[in-house]
Amino acid sequence: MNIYDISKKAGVSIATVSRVMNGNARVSEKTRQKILDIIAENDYTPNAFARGLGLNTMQTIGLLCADSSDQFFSRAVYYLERALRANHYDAILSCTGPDYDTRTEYLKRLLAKKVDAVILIGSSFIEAVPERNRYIIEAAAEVPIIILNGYLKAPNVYCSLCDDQEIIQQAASACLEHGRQELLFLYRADSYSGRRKLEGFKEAFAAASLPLDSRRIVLFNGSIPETKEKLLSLASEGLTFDTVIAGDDELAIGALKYAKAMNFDIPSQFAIIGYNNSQLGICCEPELTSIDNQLEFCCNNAVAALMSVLDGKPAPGKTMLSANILQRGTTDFF
Amino acid sequence: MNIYDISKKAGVSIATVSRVMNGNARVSEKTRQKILDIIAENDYTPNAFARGLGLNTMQTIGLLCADSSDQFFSRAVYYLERALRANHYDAILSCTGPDYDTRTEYLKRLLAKKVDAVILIGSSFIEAVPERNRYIIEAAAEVPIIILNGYLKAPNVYCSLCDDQEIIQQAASACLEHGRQELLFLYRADSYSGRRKLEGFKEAFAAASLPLDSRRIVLFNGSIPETKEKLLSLASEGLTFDTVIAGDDELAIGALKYAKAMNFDIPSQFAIIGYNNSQLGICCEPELTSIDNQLEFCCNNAVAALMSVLDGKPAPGKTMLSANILQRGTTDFF
DNA sequence: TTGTACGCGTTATCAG
DNA sequence: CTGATAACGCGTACAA
Repeated sequence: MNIYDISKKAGVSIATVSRVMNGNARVSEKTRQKILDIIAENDYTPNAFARGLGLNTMQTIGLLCADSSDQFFSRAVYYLERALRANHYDAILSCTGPDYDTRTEYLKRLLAKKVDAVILIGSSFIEAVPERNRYIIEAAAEVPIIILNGYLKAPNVYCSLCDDQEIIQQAASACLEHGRQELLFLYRADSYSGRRKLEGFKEAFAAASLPLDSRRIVLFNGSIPETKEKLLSLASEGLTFDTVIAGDDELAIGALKYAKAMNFDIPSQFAIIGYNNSQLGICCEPELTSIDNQLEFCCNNAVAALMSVLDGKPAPGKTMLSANILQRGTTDFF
Repeated sequence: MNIYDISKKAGVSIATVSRVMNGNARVSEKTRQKILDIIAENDYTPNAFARGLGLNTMQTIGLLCADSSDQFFSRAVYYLERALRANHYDAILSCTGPDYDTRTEYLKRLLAKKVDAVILIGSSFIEAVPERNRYIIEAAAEVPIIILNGYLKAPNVYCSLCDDQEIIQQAASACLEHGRQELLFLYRADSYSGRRKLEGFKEAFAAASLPLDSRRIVLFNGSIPETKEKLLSLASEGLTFDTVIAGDDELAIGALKYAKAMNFDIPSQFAIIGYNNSQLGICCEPELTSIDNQLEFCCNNAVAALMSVLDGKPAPGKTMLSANILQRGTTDFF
């Protein structure tokens, strides 16, 4: 059942049928109703591929993400998909894993599929070496690229992110002010947001004119039990710390398990601050003080900017949201 | 840059270029290399829409899911997307929320986009009233439908699921055998798997010739703190229970919070069994005994069946996997 | 081994 | 208000 069949049944030309389908041009109410009836009777649906060929779009956005099973990413995917759908776009999901080559390959694959834009979910896409971000800039020559929680200044690249640096600086400063100077900063990856969080941590020490032992900065990519072990081994090496500021809630839970293994009282003897305000943080006891990075706002902003761009209108290259600290049981301040 | 441009530059016809692109027909090595070079030089990529129109497929599978931010669903999406991609299919994700009408609408939307098949993630798609499953059967008239963790017997519908009933029956029987008779079965939804789990629970009592008070069966769809409150209120109404068998880990954590609020010793005074073996279960203290429903196998099976069907080969309408109980700190047996 | 010509289903343009 | 016709770009019989 195609547009020719419908036009034949209605005794009109395909042009008229098309006009009725797209509702823009003026058609006499009589023929309009007749065509509508015939369309309904035969439940005719325009062929999406032919439509795509003609319009050069199938209203599809590519979602590129390292690991959609991750607590944080899966929420991002959820919010993004919902916002896109509300704007009549479909989302093609593509998970790359941690590999650089896979990332570039899958991005190309999305472009080959002629998506209208690509959203990069997660700051792991932005590396410290500019050269390694070039594939993103090249992709931006073809379609708009949206980056969630990362920043890259380039034409046709639009970033929506949370001010990780400021909030970690605030959190660390608060710790220092409350007499907790033996801080440990635990983060998972040398990603854009990882680097920003680290900067915030360093800033807090600089602002307080306190020296910062580099052993207090720990880059560690492990599971909850592995994190616990890691901290146990750091402690046994003689490093003393009474507070952990973590780059995500999973690491924070690992720190919590460590504190319990050491029989520390939480939060009086040992404090923990997580990141992402994930569901993990309310599973443990005491519940996790965690930083809420306003993910839903961030996603909605990203899609709003994208829609503007796709509409030929301008959009800010960078939208930065401030984060909040959610105090629960693993700290006694904020 | 289209196939005509390439053919012109190479001094051949578009047919030859097409043959080289698709690698099937026989082309002389000389012209083949020449065309390949020109393609590489101009980095020509066939127009996906035109290709779709000609072949009537764009190698895309629709993923329909109630809520991709859910722990369980997001893992399913991850495994499915990975398996599909390995078979050169892309995944369009579509989250419906809990609404029936939205489900039917979004399914239609996927079909209108001419996906090659649709995978329904989660048993909430299968309702108890057959009439309300008809939209699935109708969709199956157009493309293969795969159901993950649900079962519907119909042509062109293929189901991959875990034997929820058997494992809950085993778990409940083990509890009864260990002298724990004051069981509470807590489940979230009257979905296919919810009903199957409930059956397993009932079976255990029947097998042990024990009476089952219907108050011990609790259908409750709430968050962790809400679940805790719900159990507190049940206890205050006089219902006694020393064991909770939960339909998912979130409910189980709620039960754990309840037990802690009551100052019960876990597991001696109060035992808990979760479901899904999610990350939530290793965040709490003690860690959750949970049922592992082999989600990764389930997803891989689903995709394998789908690939077979798309290849014109037969596939089983139902593939059932047995689950395992993972003993951790909230029980002292298994 | 290679080329020609048509079909796929839609939208857009221009003429009436 | 309506119709005829040309793109859109690719795949593929069929012919050479």
